[in-house]
Amino acid sequence: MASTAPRQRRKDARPQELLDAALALIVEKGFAATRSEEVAARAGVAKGTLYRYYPSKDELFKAMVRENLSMHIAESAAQAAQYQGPIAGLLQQMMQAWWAKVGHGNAGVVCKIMMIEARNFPELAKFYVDEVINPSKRLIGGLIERGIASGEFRAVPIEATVHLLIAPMLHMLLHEHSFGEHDICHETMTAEELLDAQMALLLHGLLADSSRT
Amino acid sequence: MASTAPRQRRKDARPQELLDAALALIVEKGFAATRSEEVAARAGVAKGTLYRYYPSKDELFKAMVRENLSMHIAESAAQAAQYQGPIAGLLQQMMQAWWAKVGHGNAGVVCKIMMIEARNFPELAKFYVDEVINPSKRLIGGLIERGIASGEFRAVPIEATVHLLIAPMLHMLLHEHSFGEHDICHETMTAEELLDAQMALLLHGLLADSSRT
Amino acid sequence: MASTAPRQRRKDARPQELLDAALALIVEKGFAATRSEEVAARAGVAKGTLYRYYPSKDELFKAMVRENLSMHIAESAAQAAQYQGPIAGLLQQMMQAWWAKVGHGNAGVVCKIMMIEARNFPELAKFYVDEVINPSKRLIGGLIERGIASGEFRAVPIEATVHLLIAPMLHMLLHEHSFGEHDICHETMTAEELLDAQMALLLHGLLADSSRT
Amino acid sequence: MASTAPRQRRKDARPQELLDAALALIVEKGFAATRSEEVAARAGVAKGTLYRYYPSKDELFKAMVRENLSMHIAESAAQAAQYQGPIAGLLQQMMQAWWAKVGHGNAGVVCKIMMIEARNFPELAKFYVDEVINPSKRLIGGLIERGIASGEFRAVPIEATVHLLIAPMLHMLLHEHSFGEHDICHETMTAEELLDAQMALLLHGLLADSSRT
DNA sequence: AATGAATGAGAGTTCATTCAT
DNA sequence: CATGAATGAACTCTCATTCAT
Repeated sequence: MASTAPRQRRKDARPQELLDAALALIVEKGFAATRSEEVAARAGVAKGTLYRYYPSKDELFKAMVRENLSMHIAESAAQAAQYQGPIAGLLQQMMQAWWAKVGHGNAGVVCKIMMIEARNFPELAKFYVDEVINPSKRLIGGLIERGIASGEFRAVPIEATVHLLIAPMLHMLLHEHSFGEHDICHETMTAEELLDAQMALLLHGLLADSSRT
Repeated sequence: MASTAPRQRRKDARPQELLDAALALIVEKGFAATRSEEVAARAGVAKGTLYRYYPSKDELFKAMVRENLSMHIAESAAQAAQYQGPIAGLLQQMMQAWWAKVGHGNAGVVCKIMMIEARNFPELAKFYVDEVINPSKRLIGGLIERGIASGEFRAVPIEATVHLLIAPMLHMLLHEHSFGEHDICHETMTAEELLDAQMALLLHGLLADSSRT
Repeated sequence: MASTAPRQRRKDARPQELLDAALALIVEKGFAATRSEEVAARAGVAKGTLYRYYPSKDELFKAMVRENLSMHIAESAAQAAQYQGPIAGLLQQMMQAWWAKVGHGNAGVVCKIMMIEARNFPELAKFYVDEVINPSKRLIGGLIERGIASGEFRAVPIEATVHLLIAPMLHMLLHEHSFGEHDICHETMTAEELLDAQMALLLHGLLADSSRT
Repeated sequence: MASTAPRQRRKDARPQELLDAALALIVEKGFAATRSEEVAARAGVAKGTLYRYYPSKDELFKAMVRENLSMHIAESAAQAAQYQGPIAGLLQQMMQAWWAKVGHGNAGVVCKIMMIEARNFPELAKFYVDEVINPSKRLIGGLIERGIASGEFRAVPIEATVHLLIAPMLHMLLHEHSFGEHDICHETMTAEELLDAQMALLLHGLLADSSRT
């Protein structure tokens, strides 16, 4: 009968609130410059309470990364299976979907944080590479292989092409987070414009003349 | 006659030695996790000696970044003027030259460090954007404009295309530094292969069929 | 019911305990030679605890001075209003009361500390001058003026006479604190004897002969 | 023949130059806040040179105090013998002479420094008490005794009266050095005015009525 | 003898972590 | 459980002192 009391509900939500607070502050200032007490304060609890949920600052960080990535991975896996139709359009859909999900939100900034902290948290980096980077590459690489096999694409090198597809989006993400604020660097182009340009360029090439060597 | 004494000779080399030590350690572990004393030790001097040359850890960091970027800027400016011939080839040359210079060496890792520390050192970030990022973009953007004006290229959007050219190289740099070691992620592709694929893709597009929409 | 827990009780007393420890040590060795950790240790807490209450050694010092002076000022103001009767007796009462309160206790040593550290803490010195020195001078100066106006005293110069009244007491204070210990200088005279002699001398003069010029 | 060369003359003056530099800086900022290097710089030599003349900062300090006091002592002893005539006038002369010599100049500030540092340099304090304070007291005390013996003075307590004579001058010295600068406390009275008032007060007393008990 | 580069013990301050309440 | 007072290891920076030149 007794439905979960507010106190209980509050407690159940604690871990996620702490993780969110940690993410926000670590994105803002970096892992080292983020004080445990700040994280707790932002989550609305006292310093000591944090340690009832995570045994150390490092573990809090790892949990935060894992949690955010896990959600991302689960969603992505579900979506990846759905794509149908010609590969070129599929690629475009996927890129747009990726940006919509990652470009604005937690998963995106976690990518940046992983890049920054990879060397300080090797196990975490391995997890990230195994669970996020490599699966993504395999997914896109598989599409390109299908495109080549079907004759839709030229016989481009898989790995390099995957990299060329991924890098611009990721780089935009990092760049915006690093330089986008405080009047340092106003990027006038939107992500959508970049994506369109990328697809157009990939499909049609840069040259005006369409003759091939 | 009086040849420079060893003491003096060492003194002259100190700033650079300290800067190099700082760079190596900061790349390795990040700015916050790098202790002043470690920097000094790696440069072969005692803790206090560092402070004879740089008044604080922050100033040491800034000097290290500025010094490495300055060299890079000077060299790049000198090279940029020399390019001749058809734009497509020119672009390729430039990209290859950039990688040769930046891909392996200090300038490259400084790019990564700047990305990471931009929010903690806003003036430095501004300097980096003004002196490195924007000039680079202007250089490449100018080439593309020339290519379009001469009819060599299609009328692609400049900013996005510049981004698409730059991002893969930079991303590779960051990725290698973050995940390339400790068995985390063996990138099987070399930068040269990536560059070749990038140029081929840009010039010819991805599609097997050459008909244009 | 919930009586204040020991932890809480200690917390409430901490600031005063730290201030007392700081006073004792600074009197003993001077501000510069007193280490934060010593202050903490004398107050029975660890180094870090001090910084929960005062954000720096300087602020601890200022708080200590202000706190001790504030108490002194409040008490003095209350007493000053009470004096009644002939001025000569009044002066004597005041001097005796001042010594009883300041001569042995915190307020007195704070006078010494202020003298020593005035140049290193100008704002504090200004506070001390405004809140302690000048009010004291005004109080005594006012009494002397009243004595002159009523015909009780000769027309002596106010400022100089105030100084002549104050200086011996203060000097005794300083002297005792600086040289009174470690067998350096045994002052055989007590403050009470000094005060009596001072009043006798002031009232009757030094000369045996009573003829005036 | 070869009269002392400039180099030699320079070297002979070094100790005194270093002592003077030390005095000036220690008066300005206190012993602890005065860096050895500053002393050397002010004396026009390099840091290391200071250590060729004084083996440590402490020893430099002691030498500085001893040197300044020695000069003072020698001069004072010479002058003390010369006084002749009625004691009252003699006392006045001595006080004026003391102020003229000590009030402006090194000996005066050394008094302040000794007060401040007495507890950190006990041997030095002992030296100061034995060689400066006690002789001065004996000198003045002797005069007062002579005045009493000759019937010129009333039978005042010697020690207290000596203190009452000395304290106002010394206090003025200390006060000016501590609060006289930076708009903290403008003393409007000059030392001469104070001295005059002191002598008048001592000789004639404060009371308008000349009747004696 | 003079120099000033180098040293390293030591001081102030921070903050992750613990634990009495 | 939650709290936040207390802790002390760790870190930055200073400066008296040394010693190769």
